Amino acid sequence: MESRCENCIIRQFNSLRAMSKEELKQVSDSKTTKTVKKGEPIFEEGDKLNGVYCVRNGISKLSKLSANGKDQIVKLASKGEVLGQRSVVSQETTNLSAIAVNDMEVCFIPKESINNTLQKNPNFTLEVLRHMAHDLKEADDVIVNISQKTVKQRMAEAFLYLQNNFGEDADGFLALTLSREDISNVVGTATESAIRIISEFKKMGLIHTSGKKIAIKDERKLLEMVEGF
Amino acid sequence: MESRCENCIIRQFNSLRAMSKEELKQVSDSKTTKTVKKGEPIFEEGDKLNGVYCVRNGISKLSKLSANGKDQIVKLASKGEVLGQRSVVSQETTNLSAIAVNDMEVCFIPKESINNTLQKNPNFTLEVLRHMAHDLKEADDVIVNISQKTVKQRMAEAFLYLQNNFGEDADGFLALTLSREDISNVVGTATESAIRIISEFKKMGLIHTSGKKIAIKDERKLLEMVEGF
DNA sequence: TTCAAAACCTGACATTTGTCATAGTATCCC
DNA sequence: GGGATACTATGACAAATGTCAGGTTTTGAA
Repeated sequence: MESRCENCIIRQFNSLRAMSKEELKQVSDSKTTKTVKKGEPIFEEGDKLNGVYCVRNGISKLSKLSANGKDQIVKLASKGEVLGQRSVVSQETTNLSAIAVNDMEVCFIPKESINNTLQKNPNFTLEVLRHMAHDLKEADDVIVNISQKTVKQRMAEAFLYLQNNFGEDADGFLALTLSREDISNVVGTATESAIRIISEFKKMGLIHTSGKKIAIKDERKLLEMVEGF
Repeated sequence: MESRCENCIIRQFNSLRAMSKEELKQVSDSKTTKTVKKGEPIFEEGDKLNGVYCVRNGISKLSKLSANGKDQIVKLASKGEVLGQRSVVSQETTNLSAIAVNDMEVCFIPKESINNTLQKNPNFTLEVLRHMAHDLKEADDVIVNISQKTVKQRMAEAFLYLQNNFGEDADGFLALTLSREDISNVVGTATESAIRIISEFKKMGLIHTSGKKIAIKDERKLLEMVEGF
């Protein structure tokens, strides 16, 4: 189960690819691998992180608790993504919780290895910077979406997002199955509203469902809905 | 009016302080200063930026146009902030427009100077990274606020934000005077709703106004309102 | 397998928020 | 200084969304 970072395919997807052989070796020697069961936290809002987590398998939701007790899911992270980077870089406690949506396998990399490389290898730092720039752009998009689109439009968008980013299973259902509550927390609405809109989309023939699994039937109409008819 | 970056106080507030003497000299030699009148754009959504803009004076709103034709203001930038960093770093077109809220003076720094330093000076890169990490955290907070708080709560929060970040003038009015429309675009609501809530806050004795100027009368109650009573 | 807990779903209703219409007020430019 | 233009303000109404309450179904653990 333990393996060397140097040989890890996952690395190709994230900033770690900019590390030198020696740096990778050091990371590999200091990393630990652990499994996280569905529903369990990798870390929680307010934690002081001693390193970052590289996702090898499974999906994690990054969320933030609001005053009224509801979670807002800010991002869904899958294979290859590095969690906790922001916190380690800025040396602050995390502003987000990371909770496993399904069973996960993650590598913990102590912050010393990261900070060391950040100070010495400009290519690595630049790579991390580019990733963060990308995340920031996405966050801006989310802000505009939430504030300017209706719940119905955001629901449609969420389904398309899930399809584009996590694909479909053999039967055409979205490969990532979220609870209705999680869906509502991605979209930023009440669970009941999310459920109601799912029903409505079914009646309109845009999607169909089987248990909590959802399949997209009419992608074009969903797209039109996102744009506002 | 033109002056050397090496002597510029503004620099102390942003990532440029991590530059070496030689790098600063190069920046200073290649930079140009320009004034931007109230309401004019520094750059617009979709532009390909050839450099970054360092704010010397005035305030700029960073906004994004939504499908329904309304702007969402994502950030207000003042003296010392560097605009366009994200875009230059990720080598993509900007996702935001920067428009002057009042008369401004900005320095344009060609991207070559920046990229050059990014590749050679890890301290500078790390400094930029830290700034971006901070912006990302703020963006996450905005997402949660917009999706979980009522318009009234967000309005209260906006006034407190304006007070904390831009201060008050001699008469106790918020130093940064925004139009009602700009306020509604910060909060993410209809202009009419923003105006209505301003009227309501006045009746409740939380604020008072004079023309478009707004003064906070009862900070504590505003804070309670943000938290949800 | 069974039973309790959790998740899903729907209806009824209240509240919030947006939209449209219209009028007053400030501001800018000639 | 005056008129066009943009901004502020308010009412009336419709639409969107949240809340509460009650059911049904699914899930998971004993």
